[in-house]
Amino acid sequence: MIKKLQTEKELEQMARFAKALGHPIRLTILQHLEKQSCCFTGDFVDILPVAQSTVSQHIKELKDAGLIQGEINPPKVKYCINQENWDKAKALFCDFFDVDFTNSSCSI
Amino acid sequence: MIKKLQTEKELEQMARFAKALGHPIRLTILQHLEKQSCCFTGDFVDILPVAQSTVSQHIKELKDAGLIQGEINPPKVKYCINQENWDKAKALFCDFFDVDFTNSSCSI
DNA sequence: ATAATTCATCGTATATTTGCGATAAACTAT
DNA sequence: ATAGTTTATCGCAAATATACGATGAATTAT
Repeated sequence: MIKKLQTEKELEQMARFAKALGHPIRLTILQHLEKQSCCFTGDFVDILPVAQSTVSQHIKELKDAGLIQGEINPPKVKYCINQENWDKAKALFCDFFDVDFTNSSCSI
Repeated sequence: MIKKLQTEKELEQMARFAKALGHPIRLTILQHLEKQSCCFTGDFVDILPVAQSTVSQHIKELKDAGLIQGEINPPKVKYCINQENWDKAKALFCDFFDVDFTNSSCSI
């Protein structure tokens, strides 16, 4: 397998993803979304040991990084993984770590 | 393939790694170390568009995160990937993204 | 209409990150 | 000894991140 070099743009995109992944609370949120398709903000507030406003802020950062997306479902908001960017992130990290992900298991 | 859930400790370790990866300069440094076994600090200073002290600081962060290690080679310092922790990071990210890395290409 | 629920945003405080120039430390070469 | 090379660290400034309580916005239930 030939290691594919990442361009500067790709490294910047990956850094943005990595930064978003760089906090335990945000990783926990993502892990829950990976397990069970979608969650409401309140679900995370129940689990996480921080205030509701703090959870909301972490959600916002994941949303800004493009890793999740929200769907308003009054009075709740349902969050899901943004599959397109999630796959992009997966590809960037796999490239970076020199992992062949083309044959990896598909979650569908 | 069954998705392996990551423990809180693992998520914290992964967050520390991700945080270290969350800057383009640090990704560039790591990519260079991946390509060519080892580098001196000066090699990075030549490439990167920031001051020497800034490069040194980014190197320190990668070292603190355990992703690289330095070997004093007076008056220079030679840096290499810390393979043990690199593999640990690779495993954590692959688990997180649900990628099967057990059969991935080995760089040796 | 009023109250309750859910969530984002604001304002604030504190901590961390980022970047720089200047300086110090360690060693080599002259 | 003196000067040069390489790198880390210090001190500083500015920006960003983290966390909280309070408040506001949107909607549902009474």
